[in-house]
Amino acid sequence: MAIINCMSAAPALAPDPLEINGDTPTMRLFSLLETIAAKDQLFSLQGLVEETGLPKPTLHRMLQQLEGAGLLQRQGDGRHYSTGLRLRRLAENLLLNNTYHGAQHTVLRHLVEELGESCNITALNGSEVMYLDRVETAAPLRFYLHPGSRVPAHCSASGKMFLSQMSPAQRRRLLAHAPLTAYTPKTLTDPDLIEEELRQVRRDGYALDNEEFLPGLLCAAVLVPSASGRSNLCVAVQAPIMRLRPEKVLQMLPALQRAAQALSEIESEAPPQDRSA
Amino acid sequence: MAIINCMSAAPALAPDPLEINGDTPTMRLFSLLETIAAKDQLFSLQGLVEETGLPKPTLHRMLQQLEGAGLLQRQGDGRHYSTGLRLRRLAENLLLNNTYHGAQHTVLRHLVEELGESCNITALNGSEVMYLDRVETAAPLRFYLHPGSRVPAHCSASGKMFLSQMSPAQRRRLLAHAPLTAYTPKTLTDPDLIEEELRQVRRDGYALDNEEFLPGLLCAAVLVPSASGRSNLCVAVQAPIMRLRPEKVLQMLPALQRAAQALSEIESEAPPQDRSA
DNA sequence: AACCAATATTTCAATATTTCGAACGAATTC
DNA sequence: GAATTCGTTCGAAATATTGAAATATTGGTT
Repeated sequence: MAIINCMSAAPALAPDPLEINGDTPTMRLFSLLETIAAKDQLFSLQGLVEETGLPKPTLHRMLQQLEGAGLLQRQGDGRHYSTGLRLRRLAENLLLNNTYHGAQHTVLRHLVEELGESCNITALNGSEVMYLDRVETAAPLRFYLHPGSRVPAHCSASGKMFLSQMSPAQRRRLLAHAPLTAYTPKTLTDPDLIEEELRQVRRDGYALDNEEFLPGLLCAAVLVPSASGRSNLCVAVQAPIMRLRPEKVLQMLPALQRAAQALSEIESEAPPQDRSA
Repeated sequence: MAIINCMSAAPALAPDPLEINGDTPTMRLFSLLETIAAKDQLFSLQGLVEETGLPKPTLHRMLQQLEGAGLLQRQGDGRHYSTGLRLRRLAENLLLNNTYHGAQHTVLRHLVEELGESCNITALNGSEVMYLDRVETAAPLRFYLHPGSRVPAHCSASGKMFLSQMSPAQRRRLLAHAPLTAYTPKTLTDPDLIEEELRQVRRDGYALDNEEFLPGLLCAAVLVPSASGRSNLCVAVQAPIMRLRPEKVLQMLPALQRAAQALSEIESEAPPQDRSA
């Protein structure tokens, strides 16, 4: 079972076995587009064959499809491709309309500036907590957990926040799906102890993860308030325990709450689509 | 003087017959992404069903696939989606890597030659302005800002251009929660003053940054016109104020506009369509 | 002009995926 | 608590993808 399930592939390995992953043809094509987007030069069919290891006819068909759709453009010589108008439009539009995440990120950045430690925005995804966005501290010693990572709910601060506001039935259902692995000696794995902890969390309005997932990592989370009562967004601060003692993290709570409030406002300002008929 | 006044209001409510075209499943998915990229709001399955006319199970599967791949993110309430990290990364990479070679860079180089000062191409990314490409002046005194770096929107010439063409709601989302830091004594931090400035920018078709971000740095930007009305590309010139007085920068506007026009033409230079069924 | 090597393209049958009507579930509203 | 709305699952038919092998094109060399 995966401990940290990172969905964004780390390019890292330059050599050759560049993976075009994806379980569906469509996702394979997207992977290809990502490979292409990472290039700052023109590319040819043969070049991609060598880089990706895909069979040439397959790649040929993919490129043909992309070109036909205007996503890629063939250069004058007929052998080299570059990104097409349509793809660039998509990218431009996407970033231009991304005001929602832009605002979110701003709040997060501001929070990190204020606290001096890495912070992230999390959401519950299935039975795991997913990092939606993250801003790193400037301090040299830090945990590197990038956006897209997932961590178990029962031993993360955000996870506890989410669990604490659920009905007992929901909570049971969710915890039943996830084995209560003991990642460190401090991980709570006894359902009764977890229940007790959650009661406390509910009372206090914040949750801690005191080295329960990664040794040396302390983390505090609060919910982003939501109009509907139940929220599925958290803001959290996390830092090495050598720098952030549990006492000190309590002093950060007001700032966290303020950020949560700001995020909540952003949320409610991005009305979920017009209810037209 | 040529005034480029790109001021298109929100795309209104698309009645219904929005087409998700494409001859292959992949292209249908891609069309869907384009629909999504054009939104600045969260969206739901049902909303997309109404907007696109696709059968609900089909759309459900598509969204599921995209979410699973990290291209979309589900919001806390579980019913709304937004763009995912992976998609935003793709867009960012695409724009960053695209300009560095080829015709756009050439235009930029010519512009620098003509003006004698450093110029760059920028795009809005989230709440910040991102430098896509840059050509330095030969003069020894210069600011070093390399491609990929980011600057705040509210105190940069390009940022003002982008803000000026947004709907009030979008603009508020970006500015309301931003710290509006005063980087220099000249930085505008009062929302009302910024609004006033943006009105002026909209009227004039260009924006200035007169030492609002870095002391001693003067900068002017114009939009690269786009067929869609709203553009996510700017060309800007920047120089030390000792060399470039505000009066002199006005004389550079025609050249900037010409460059913007040239970039626009490159941008829309569509490949010969080979349509065959 | 003929040759060669490198690259691009087509073919096609096996395999895998997509499609969407219909039915079911979950949550919310009245 | 019935009605409504939206999300989700099922599954058989329709459709698309895959990649080895074969063929075509290109550019360079003798």
